[in-house]
Amino acid sequence: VKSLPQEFALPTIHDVARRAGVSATTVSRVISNNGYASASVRARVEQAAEELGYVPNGLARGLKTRRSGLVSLLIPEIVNSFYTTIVRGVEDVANQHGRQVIIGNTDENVEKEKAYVDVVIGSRSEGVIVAPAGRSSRNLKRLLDHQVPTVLIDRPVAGFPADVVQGDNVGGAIELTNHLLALGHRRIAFVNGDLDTSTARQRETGFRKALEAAECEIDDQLMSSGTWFIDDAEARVLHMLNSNVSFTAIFAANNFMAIGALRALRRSGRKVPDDVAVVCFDEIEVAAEIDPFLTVMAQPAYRMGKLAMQLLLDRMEGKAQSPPQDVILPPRLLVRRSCGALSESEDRLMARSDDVGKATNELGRSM
Amino acid sequence: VKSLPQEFALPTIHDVARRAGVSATTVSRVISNNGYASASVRARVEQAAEELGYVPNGLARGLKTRRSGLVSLLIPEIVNSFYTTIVRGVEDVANQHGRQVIIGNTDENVEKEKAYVDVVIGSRSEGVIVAPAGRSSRNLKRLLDHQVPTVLIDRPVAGFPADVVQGDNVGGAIELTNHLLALGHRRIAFVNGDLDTSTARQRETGFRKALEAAECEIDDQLMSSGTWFIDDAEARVLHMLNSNVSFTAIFAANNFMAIGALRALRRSGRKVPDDVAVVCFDEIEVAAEIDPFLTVMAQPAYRMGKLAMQLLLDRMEGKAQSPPQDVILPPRLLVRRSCGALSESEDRLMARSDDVGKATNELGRSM
DNA sequence: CTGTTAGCGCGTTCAC
DNA sequence: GTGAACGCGCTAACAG
Repeated sequence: VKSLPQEFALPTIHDVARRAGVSATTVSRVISNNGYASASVRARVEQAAEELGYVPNGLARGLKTRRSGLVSLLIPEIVNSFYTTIVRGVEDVANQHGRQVIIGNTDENVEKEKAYVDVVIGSRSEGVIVAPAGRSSRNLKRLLDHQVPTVLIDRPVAGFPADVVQGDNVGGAIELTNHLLALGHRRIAFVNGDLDTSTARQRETGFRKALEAAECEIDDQLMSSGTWFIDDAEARVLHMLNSNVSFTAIFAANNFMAIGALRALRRSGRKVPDDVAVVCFDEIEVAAEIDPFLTVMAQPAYRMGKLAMQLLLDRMEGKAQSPPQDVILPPRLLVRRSCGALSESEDRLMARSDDVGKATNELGRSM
Repeated sequence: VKSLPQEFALPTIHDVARRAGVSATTVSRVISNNGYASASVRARVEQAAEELGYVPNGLARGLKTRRSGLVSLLIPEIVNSFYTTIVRGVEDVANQHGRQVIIGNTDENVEKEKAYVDVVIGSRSEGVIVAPAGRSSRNLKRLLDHQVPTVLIDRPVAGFPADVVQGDNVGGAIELTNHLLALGHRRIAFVNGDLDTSTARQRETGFRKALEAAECEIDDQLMSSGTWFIDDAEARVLHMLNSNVSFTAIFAANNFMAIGALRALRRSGRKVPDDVAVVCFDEIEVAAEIDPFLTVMAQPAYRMGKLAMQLLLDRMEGKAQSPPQDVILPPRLLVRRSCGALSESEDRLMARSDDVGKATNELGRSM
């Protein structure tokens, strides 16, 4: 040891080569397991690499091979378990295929999304799965321009040529609305998210269709939309409660909207479901575990993530030259207490049924 | 246009240079906003870049500058809101400082963690925040060897020289246990996670201390540990229920253990808190919103994430040459129904108190 | 203020 | 089987 190097440098392929008494080329062949190398040389190189704690420089490697080994996933809300469950599905498949996942939380913000799109391109991610925020077609177009294989998840964008994995939002909303109608509700408030997102529009479409089919009047005062944030939904429901519109049920366009609605109802002293029934799209697994209260239209989030990654891999590897696929997965109605259909005691039984089990086990450790 | 290029290539700095009629160096200076450039040249370059849809190649840039602009975050369980809330804190601070975050979900698996450590090193991440899985000191040592600035979060590792941001697990466990003792419980089952993680050991220490101080006998049959997974906790609690050990309360070492415990109690027909009281470490925000049921020792996860990232930035920028800091944040007891201290009606009041509000607002959109 | 030169660490020719 | 030379795209020196 000469002296403590002030400028610390990570070992490179040359350091390994010197130590093993071979050329850098040979080290490269051994490390990336590509090309010939005698057993003895191979062993010497591997030992030298081990001793030096050598880890290939992904930047240099990617620069040369044009394959970064990275895949990006852009989601709008990382604290929402619907998206984190998707993350797990994506990650499981990606890792099985030797890819690492960069997760970008766009926060429902088109500007943040734009920044992440630059990261995707700049990092030379080999592909990207996006649940688009707002009207982000401009951001998506950039991905297209840069030939980044793209799969849309949860939120399709009209006219954008990419594989899509989404839930049946129209059908699910119809079924959920029909459920409320069957329970006798005629004045149902619809608490929607951002109308710039396709899911918001689709779920509202389903809601309206169901009401029309039932010849139930649609009161525009009962329709509200805004952002997908809890606080916003809470404020809107509070506003409705304080005005003189009456309603006996709330259809929340997603799980977070439902939480906002419940908060507002609680703050104004209303009881659920006695005073107001509440249902929503998307499951909240942990909450259902603690108390199966909320009646939801649960989507197979884990499966959606897996499917999206599989489609992406096909595109990345050029297998699929076919036109974009649109995979639509059916949601499942989980009837619990908040809609007023079940009493607490009935619910106890419900909790033990495999409905709940399946919904959560989907997350399971097994593939 | 000559012909459709079969080999599509992204525009490089040279393409921009040619189009703007300047040298590549000048383009570099304009793009990275570093060095002189006349206004007219600057404008020409910016326009050319815009027209070409040029995005700098992060790989090449990082290779040259040795600064990838990336920071990694390794967490053990991405569906647990405790960790996703940490993610938000880390991300908010990192983005403010122009860094992007790579999230790795280690799944409580030392092997997966090892793979991600290689990604951290290989991607030349400028720093890393880790909530270590199991006894992962070997993995951490690799980070040390490679001079990657590291901050430990939630789970310190004895003897590892790095900044730590953690909760006061011993103190929190004592307080939570005392709460149960004050309610008259003497036979409390302790459902722990993986004893290889520091939090498990610290929380058990607090639990034992509190019992000793109260001169309450510790029955080893009431102590259980295993993995941090819901299913495992469920199985262990079921096992206890089916054996002939009696207990009137369960202290779950984290929120997931509590969910497992609740599942087991429900499956065996026990009522909470009437038959068995349940408390745990860590909040489940969304569940508390829907129904403030679970009595928890809530940790300031968002603040923990922010703090960890701030400490990491200090290290990365070489500001802090001081010895490693150990930041310990106090948790807060949120008394709700599952411990039996409150009736449902009292709880309604509770729900409106700012305890809950603060715990969730911490997540708020405001910085 | 701008251009020329060199090299970051790796994989890929092409020789031997 | 193995090594020497070259270049991926970018920026840090150094000139001018």
